[in-house]
Amino acid sequence: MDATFETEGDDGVLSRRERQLMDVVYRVGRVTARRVMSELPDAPAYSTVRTLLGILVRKGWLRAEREGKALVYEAAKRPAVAAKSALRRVVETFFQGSVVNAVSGLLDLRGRPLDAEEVARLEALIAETKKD
Amino acid sequence: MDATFETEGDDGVLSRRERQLMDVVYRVGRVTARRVMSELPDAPAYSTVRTLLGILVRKGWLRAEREGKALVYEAAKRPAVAAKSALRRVVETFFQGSVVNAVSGLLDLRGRPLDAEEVARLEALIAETKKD
DNA sequence: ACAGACATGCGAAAAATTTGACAGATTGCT
DNA sequence: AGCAATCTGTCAAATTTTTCGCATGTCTGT
Repeated sequence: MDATFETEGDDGVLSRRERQLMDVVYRVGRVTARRVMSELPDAPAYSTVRTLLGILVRKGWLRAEREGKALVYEAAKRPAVAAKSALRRVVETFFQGSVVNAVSGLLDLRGRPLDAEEVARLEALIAETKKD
Repeated sequence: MDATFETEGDDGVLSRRERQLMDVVYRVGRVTARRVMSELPDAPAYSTVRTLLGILVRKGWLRAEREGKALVYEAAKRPAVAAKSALRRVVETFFQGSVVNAVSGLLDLRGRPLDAEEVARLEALIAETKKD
């Protein structure tokens, strides 16, 4: 029915650097080349970052927009969609497709127990999926 | 104080194909080169897969073990650890580090509501983290 | 013991990624 | 307007990844 209009050659799988950049974009939101570079632990040259950003745009992962002197980039797909697909991959790969198992893994992630508010939110979420 | 004894040149970040192979290994468990190849949607030649597998071993991501005629590979790090780190990345990147938000995303993933048993398991998990 | 089927190890070509430099634009300031 | 600072675009070189063929080794069944 509804389909996310895939504009073009959208390589399903990104290269190492490309993924690294995309992660920054997803984490930070709107970014300039400069910002991306500063966010990278093992940043390459400024030129390089710009080239990569350009590639990502051409591949349809990013959208660029002029803002004053510089270009500002942001994810082309809504972050929620990207998040979903990232989660899906993790669930498939590590949890045999079981969402519940994945939740378990997620909860294990934190050292400390959940505080009251967090528990409440979780309960609410569960309740919601039930009546959905 | 305590540090995970990094044996050696363990490149923190894998290349595109390398990650693809590791995903198969994590998903399937113990694999032969043949099996990995059959599991890849866009599989390259058998030789290629073997080469990559070899590289992954040299980099410390896989452990190879002779079994009859063939070598059988499996993840060097316990899958649980790898799962944890994969989850952590997703949480950091897409959910601002909020585990609860991530759980929410996870639950959104499934079209249908949770069945009774799943709900029960989730409740149990929550209860557990509370008293932990 | 021999043939057939399938595995491994190695090495090097082919393809893709990553990098940096250079030549204009554009903006802000004096 | 003129100058300095900062950006973008493009392109070819350097480096890594990815690919596959070939020689050789190991089982299995006859």
